[in-house]
Amino acid sequence: MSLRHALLGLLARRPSSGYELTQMFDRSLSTSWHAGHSQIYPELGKLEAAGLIRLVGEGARRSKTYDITDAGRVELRRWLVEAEPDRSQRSESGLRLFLTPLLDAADRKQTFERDLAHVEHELAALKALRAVQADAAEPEVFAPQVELGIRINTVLGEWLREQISTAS
Amino acid sequence: MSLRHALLGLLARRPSSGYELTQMFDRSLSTSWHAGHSQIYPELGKLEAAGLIRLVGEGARRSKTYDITDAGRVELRRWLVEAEPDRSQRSESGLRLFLTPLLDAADRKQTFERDLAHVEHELAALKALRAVQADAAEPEVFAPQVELGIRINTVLGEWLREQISTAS
DNA sequence: ACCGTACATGTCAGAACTTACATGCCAATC
DNA sequence: GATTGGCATGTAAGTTCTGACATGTACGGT
Repeated sequence: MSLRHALLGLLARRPSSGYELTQMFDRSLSTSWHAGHSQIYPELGKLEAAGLIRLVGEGARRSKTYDITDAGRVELRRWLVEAEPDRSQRSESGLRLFLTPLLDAADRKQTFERDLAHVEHELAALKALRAVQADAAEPEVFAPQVELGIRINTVLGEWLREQISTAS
Repeated sequence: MSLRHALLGLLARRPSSGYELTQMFDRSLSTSWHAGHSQIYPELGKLEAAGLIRLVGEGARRSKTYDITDAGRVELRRWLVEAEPDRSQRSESGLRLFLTPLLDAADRKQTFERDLAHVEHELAALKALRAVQADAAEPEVFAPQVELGIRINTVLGEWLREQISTAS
């Protein structure tokens, strides 16, 4: 049921169309949850039918903008505060990292370098985002989350560099 | 196809039964990939039919022990080194962290404290594992992975503590 | 001898998710 | 005025995953 709550959460930030939500999943949420448009559009229909969101406008190119309802806000809060979190994860990258000791030194080094390139790319994007937020007039409530992303990618990068130099 | 490769990877470490594999998913792999026994047993059947693993013995209580084959090892290496990683993640905890700014201060503090308790529990388990590994006669190839887990949980714990004290 | 628990494997219906197909709108460029 | 590309929504078939049901085995305690 996480997709449902991810959509409610995004709509609680600001009213959006399915297309915009799809982009948010790709951009901001890709390190936490993933969903394609073919999953999002039907789910929006179900959420509307359940009264948790409502259609607030139709724009150009048949776009439909939804907003969260009061019932939706109640459900979102209930889920965030009262529901027992499911701590299980699905991360192919994590699985790969777990299995790298099975590779020989050359292959291991190669995959670590590939991962390091990706981590550095992420880190640069997050730092750019932090810089934009620092210049913004309004304080950005999601700044701590960006900071956490920077810290986690930093330790990951350090670890990868250690592995690369150790794997002689 | 990650389940397939997760199973190949675990069997490359040592021959195991489906039951043992299910436990490894719960214990060592829960922060990377999750799978229940109802998914594992059918997948083992498919892997055997594909010649990537083979039945090497039947033990007490009708248990069946599988081992990876040479073809399986080739496929595992191909996937780890040559296949383009899917960097997308599914982490309900990450999603919750991303959405906490939507809560009021009291609710936010409560959920951060719940998360902190979990992180400290994880950290204690990983440190205990590191201590056991340090005492072991043979060097443990998975020690760096344990170290990475400790570091990530450490920064997560620090971040959570900051959020709790800041959220006045 | 009986009971509870951990061991051990399996199936199945339904939900979630992916990939591909399908359609149409609007703006810019050629 | 034709084409291209990004905007925008939708459906459908097939795969993966979950949760419940189902069955039987060995061991330790009482």
